[in-house]
Amino acid sequence: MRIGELAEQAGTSARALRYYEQQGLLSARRTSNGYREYDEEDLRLVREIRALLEIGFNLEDTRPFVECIREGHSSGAECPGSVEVLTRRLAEIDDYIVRLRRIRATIVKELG
Amino acid sequence: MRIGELAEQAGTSARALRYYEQQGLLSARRTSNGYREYDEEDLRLVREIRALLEIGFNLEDTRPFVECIREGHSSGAECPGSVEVLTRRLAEIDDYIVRLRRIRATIVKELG
DNA sequence: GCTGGCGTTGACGCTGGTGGCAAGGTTTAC
DNA sequence: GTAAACCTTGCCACCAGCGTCAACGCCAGC
Repeated sequence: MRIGELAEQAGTSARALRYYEQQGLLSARRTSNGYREYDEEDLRLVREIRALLEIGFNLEDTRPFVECIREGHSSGAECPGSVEVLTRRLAEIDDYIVRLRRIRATIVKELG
Repeated sequence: MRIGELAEQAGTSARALRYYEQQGLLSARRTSNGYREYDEEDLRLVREIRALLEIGFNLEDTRPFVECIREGHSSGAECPGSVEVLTRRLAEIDDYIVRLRRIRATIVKELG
């Protein structure tokens, strides 16, 4: 499939896909006319990237997951690098929730 | 006091103070040589701004608080505009905490 | 052969809150 | 008198993840 269709299937934009490629997260065969050509695995890759972005990871964080899938694993979370990113993010979320609770208490006090 | 001292007292930078002025949050008398001159009320104002920024408000959100203090209130949170901002932020925080909990559960599942 | 809808690269814009620098003027200390 | 440390305005840089436009190529349908 070409970039427009991949974008639509993955719920993103062609611009974003070119950006991912520029960041080394995605690669594409080229047809004779220079168009990028993608397959189903690319679609899985992009969906993984989007899912991670949606839960607050940045693009760099998705790299281990992408590499994991590229190495043949069915889930991007199966590799040590991915586990490390997930673990780190979990700790960040916990810290953040604590911080938000403190801020919430401050605001409630202000409003009280 | 001049901008450097105000910055130090308020725990920020002269650059930030000039930016607040540019955004209409701060105003300064000028001495004959063109230097900005501040007083204790300005210090209170800037401390209020910094405190709000630190708990996740953006500069625009601090405006009602600044105006509230300028109108003579001892606390910037006493005016309706400030209360509205606080209330809105409270709702945002609650939504965000819920969202973070969901993401946390997702990550735990991935790790499990 | 022409229009419209794809694709390509390259480059600039955006958001927010500064940091940093240039190129000057002022004040303070020795 | 001179050096350091302040101040002024103005402008570019930055972070991320794109959006958007320019200027062009490719291809299908009529």
